[in-house]
Amino acid sequence: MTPRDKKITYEAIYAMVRLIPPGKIATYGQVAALAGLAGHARQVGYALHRCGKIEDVPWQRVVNSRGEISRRSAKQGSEALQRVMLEAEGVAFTAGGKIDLARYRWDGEDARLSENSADLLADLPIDLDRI
DNA sequence: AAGTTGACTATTT
DNA sequence: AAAATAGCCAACT
Repeated sequence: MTPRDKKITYEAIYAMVRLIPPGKIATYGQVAALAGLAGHARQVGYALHRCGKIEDVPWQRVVNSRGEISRRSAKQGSEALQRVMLEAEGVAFTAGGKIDLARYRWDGEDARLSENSADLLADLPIDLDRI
């Protein structure tokens, strides 16, 4: 894999995350598979870990396979932020801080249809300044 | 250049 | 149901 492809791989991950509809969530493994990187769930986590400078990636819609917000090694602040942002989108959490995957999990149906139409996320339902 | 690390997951206690 | 185990693989030291 050339260094150039490496960048493309990351872009593929970000592109897939961008396709997750508001109010839905996806798991790391699911994003990896849809991006053509089956078995690279950890790489998705790593990609999101360093997505701080990228503004238009709705990273809060990616959770682990248990439907929970994954723990970070440092800076726990973003964990709380993630939950707030998801709740602002209408995603409900159980008392244990988990999400009902059966209900909110994204099926990925829009992924293949609109791979080239970024207009899907034109209107984010959340106003970040209000959080 | 080899060893460590981690925003993962499936399996087993 | 929750915690430990064992695979996993690219990025980072």
